[in-house]
Amino acid sequence: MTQTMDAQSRYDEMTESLVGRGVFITPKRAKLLEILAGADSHPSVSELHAQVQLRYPSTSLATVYNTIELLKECGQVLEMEFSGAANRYDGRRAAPHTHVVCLECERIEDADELESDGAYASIEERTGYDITSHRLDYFGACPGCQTREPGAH
Amino acid sequence: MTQTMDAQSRYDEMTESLVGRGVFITPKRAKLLEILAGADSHPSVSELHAQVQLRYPSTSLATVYNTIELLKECGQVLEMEFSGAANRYDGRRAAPHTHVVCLECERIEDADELESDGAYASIEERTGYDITSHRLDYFGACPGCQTREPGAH
DNA sequence: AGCTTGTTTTAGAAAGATTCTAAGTCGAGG
DNA sequence: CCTCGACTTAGAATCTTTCTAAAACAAGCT
Repeated sequence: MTQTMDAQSRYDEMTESLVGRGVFITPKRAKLLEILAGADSHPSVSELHAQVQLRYPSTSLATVYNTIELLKECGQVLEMEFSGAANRYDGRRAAPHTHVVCLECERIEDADELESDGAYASIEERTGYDITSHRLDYFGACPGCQTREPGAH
Repeated sequence: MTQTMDAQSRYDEMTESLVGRGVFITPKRAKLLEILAGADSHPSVSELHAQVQLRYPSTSLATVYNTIELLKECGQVLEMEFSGAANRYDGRRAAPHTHVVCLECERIEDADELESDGAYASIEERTGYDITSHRLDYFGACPGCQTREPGAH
């Protein structure tokens, strides 16, 4: 069973999850959820902000950060951290999964992988940590960038 | 064969690698390499800076960043990025490997793992990317933090 | 000794992303 | 028409990292 579902189902799931916490789904938030549920590009906050502004030009950055924070608390969005660049978000599959990250153009794509199911248990046993999440990214050059000059964005 | 080696060997390796690039090993840089080669705590830049300053009080942050940049170019240090917090560095094992990260106290420890050797090839075949690196972290609470109140650093 | 050259180092400014703050807006219900 | 609570906003503040221009330094040469 793949964890990828259609945009409508994801939108409904996100909405229910937020409403369940007593959060109101305002028009701006609805638009943001819609974008997150449908995007396969792992957008950054500023990309999301720009998208929402197409429909609601008065939207501030704080609203986007604020709503993403709520989604994170519900486990309804996956955040990928980068220190030099902006964080990237996956609203289609909120559970940790494998990505490939292009170091040239910053494209991020899914790369479904083995994810040996017993990994958490085996690491918990060995380290004593209580594991709640993981991050597994592969870095390199995407097909497009392999044929361009390095450094030429 | 484990890739962990004693501090002296790592120090020598780092030094040779830098000298091979025509870089001078100044006293401040030597001290930094010594700290990196011996630390098992995955220090941040500001921790490294503080350590170097114990011996050379006039050392600036820029020198630490600058030397770490050189080490990264030589593949002699592993950088772990975090958007909210400072980056963390592993000078003992510069090749990607598995860590456990405590979300409470930010402790980072090695967690040697399976790392199916054919993973790069299999992902390259499926995605068309040219994979040069990866990141695999598990997040959770370390033993010490599991017995303390959440949020109580 | 005194130059010369190139690298290293420094303090501070600048850049970016994220978080915080205080005030303003909005809408449902009474 | 009011009230209350949640939401939104602009801007300030914070933090890490990068950049910049000038000063310091070391080694080799005359």
